[in-house]
Amino acid sequence: MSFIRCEALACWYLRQARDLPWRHTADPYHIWISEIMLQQTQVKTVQPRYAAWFERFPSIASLADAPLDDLLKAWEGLGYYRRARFIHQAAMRIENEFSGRFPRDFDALLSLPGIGRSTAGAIASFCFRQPRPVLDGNVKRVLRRWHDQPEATDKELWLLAQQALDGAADPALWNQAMMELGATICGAKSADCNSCPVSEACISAWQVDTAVEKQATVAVIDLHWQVALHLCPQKGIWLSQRPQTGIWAGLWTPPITELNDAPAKAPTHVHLLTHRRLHLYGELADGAPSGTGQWVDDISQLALPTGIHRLLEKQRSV
DNA sequence: AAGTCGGGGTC
DNA sequence: GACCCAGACTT
Repeated sequence: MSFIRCEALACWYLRQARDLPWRHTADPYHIWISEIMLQQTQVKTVQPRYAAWFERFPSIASLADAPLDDLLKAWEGLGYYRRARFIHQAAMRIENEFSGRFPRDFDALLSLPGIGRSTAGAIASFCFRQPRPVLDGNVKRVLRRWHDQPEATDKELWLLAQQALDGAADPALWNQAMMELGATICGAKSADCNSCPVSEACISAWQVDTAVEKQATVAVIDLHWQVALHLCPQKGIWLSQRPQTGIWAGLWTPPITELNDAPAKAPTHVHLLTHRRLHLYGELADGAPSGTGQWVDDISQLALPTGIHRLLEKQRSV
């Protein structure tokens, strides 16, 4: 049965997979960056940023040599900025420990910051044709439905993923096809079983609509941040760097003071994160700014979080 | 096993 | 609004 599934799925993939830029290469540097960008980030969001990245950083060496701020700037708007920090650290390790050549060994891949088991599986299979599975949100959903195990744990899913891969002739093609199936046919909110190439082998087929998807409800916590706007016609705006941990780690913002209670006035801008609701109160500040920071004439040169960009837009329009 | 970490697409 | 997305890392 496994063989039949492989043939049908591979055939379907080759016939009508989406044409995505990172599917035209097996170069580890390109695959690596695409996989990091795609972590918890939709294909449509990554697509326009993929080519731009390599124009700015044509090689791993150019990453290792660049200041972290340059990587953060290139990452602006992608979110999860820790990923850019990990890329920088990994690039330096590849240069220093692996003589600038991307490691092929699976455990060596796993040892690089930002590369977990699934991303390592993607690189190992796409670049080096090793039989390592990918287990992202798409593949997890497909496997849960395929085996009708909506409550399967990660450990169980990794086992199912490896078993399925072991029956495939081409690990890279199999991994791509599984993700493609989850992204286009076997969606989280919609399952088009009529179009599915492997519905006959799927235990959940035709009843996915009634299957209850377990979804963890995330508590959203309100935060109230006062944003001090020191504006100077000559010198620009005063920015300081966020701490290296926490929200917007390492990014540049006007000085932020966390308020214990919601002020009486309405926030200038409300910025939503996955589990935080940031109420931002722009406050025009007089006098010399205190603390460490710098006057910035052109904010397009530094990495600012999206929420701060929005705040400044609104503040200017007032 | 649960919590932390962004931002945008999509319905 | 709510939910989800080619997850990794820390505790």
